Amino acid sequence: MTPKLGMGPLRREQIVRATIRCLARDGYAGLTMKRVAAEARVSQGILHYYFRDKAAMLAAAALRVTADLDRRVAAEARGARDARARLRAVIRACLETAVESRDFWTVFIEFWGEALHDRRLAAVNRQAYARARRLIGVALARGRATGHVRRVNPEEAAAVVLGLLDGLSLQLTFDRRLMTLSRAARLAETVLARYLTPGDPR
Amino acid sequence: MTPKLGMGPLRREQIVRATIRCLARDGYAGLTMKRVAAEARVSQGILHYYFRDKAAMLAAAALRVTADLDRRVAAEARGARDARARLRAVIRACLETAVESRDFWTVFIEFWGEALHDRRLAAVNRQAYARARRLIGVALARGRATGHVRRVNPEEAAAVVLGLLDGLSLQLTFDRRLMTLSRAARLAETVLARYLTPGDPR
DNA sequence: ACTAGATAATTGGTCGACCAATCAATAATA
DNA sequence: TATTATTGATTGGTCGACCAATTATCTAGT
Repeated sequence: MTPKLGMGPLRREQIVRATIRCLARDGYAGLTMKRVAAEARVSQGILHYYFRDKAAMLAAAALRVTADLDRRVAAEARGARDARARLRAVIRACLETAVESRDFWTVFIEFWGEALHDRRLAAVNRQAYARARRLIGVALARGRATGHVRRVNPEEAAAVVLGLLDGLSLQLTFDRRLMTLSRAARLAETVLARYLTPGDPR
Repeated sequence: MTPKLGMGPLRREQIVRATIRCLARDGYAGLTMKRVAAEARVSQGILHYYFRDKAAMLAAAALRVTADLDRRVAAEARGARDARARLRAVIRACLETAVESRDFWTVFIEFWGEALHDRRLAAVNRQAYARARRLIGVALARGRATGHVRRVNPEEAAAVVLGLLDGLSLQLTFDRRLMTLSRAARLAETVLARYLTPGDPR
């Protein structure tokens, strides 16, 4: 290829994107430097020029995916005016990502598996969850301020939102016939509205 | 070792258990026939005597884990008398498993990653989810019959229960400081009670 | 009871394929 | 010319699968 100065960050990004595609296609067990190099249309050697080793590449891929999801969720939530609309935006952004760009969610799942056995990856994972909890927590706090959300521990409520979205996204990823985007979104909205709306239904 | 006739099923089980332990310890990427053989205290060759290939071993491990979880959930749910108690029993059984025998949930996560790229494993996964949905659906249907559960689509409600339990179990697996068993159980019970109890909280 | 196959269970080693990482050499830019 | 970027070949090692040989157990005939 034609090396150009200042290409560093671009090449790196190119390799990370290729890693994500390979990971989605073949899984971590089938992820090889050769395949990533072929997918990125570069030589094998250069992968180790930009990344110390394979695990570093996986971590970069995970960081990129979580950052993209964050950006997408934040962008959709920005347009919403009240707490309920904001929550709905978060729900739709997460679930849409799980359906439309299946790669993302596939990478997440592969990544979880490795994060259980690699400290670096585990740290990345914890950070991603913490950021998501914070993002959701802010939305909930605003809702509580305007009286649309009942008095709940924001941290716990964020964990509930996150957990439900994770679980539904898994179902969306594994069996798209049984679980559709519209159904998942409707369910999530109903469950969370009932959980968060003031008043005791019992 | 000393081969004995009728040892077949025992050896097989022994290998499956060793596979589960190895999977929990090293992940699928680090799962090798050599390690499983060492863990099971048998020779490498015999693994291929009982299983066609590595994927078959993984599938057997996944089947064993799901069956164990099923049995455990069913056992705890049997003691409950009304719908609410039954739901609570299911919640506790699932979440306790996620905490106590971490191996189980680890195997699930590793398994998901591979199931995304292997048809056989994907089929096993679908079956497991279908069985879980059915089990939960039955509990919900009984609750509806006695008027303790509002009118909801049982299939959808089961998906919600399953999704929430999956999501909370993930959090329990990844960060036991932030999410504890008692907190997860309390959250799940609150959310699901509000979702399923008759009456409109809005 | 004893033994001679037949069968089931198990071993240890072999083999080709493939992998991650390294490196000397080279090309492009500053 | 010095630095950065990139290549392609090499290397040492490991992996999954396969297989010939061996041992244990069962069965039937005597």
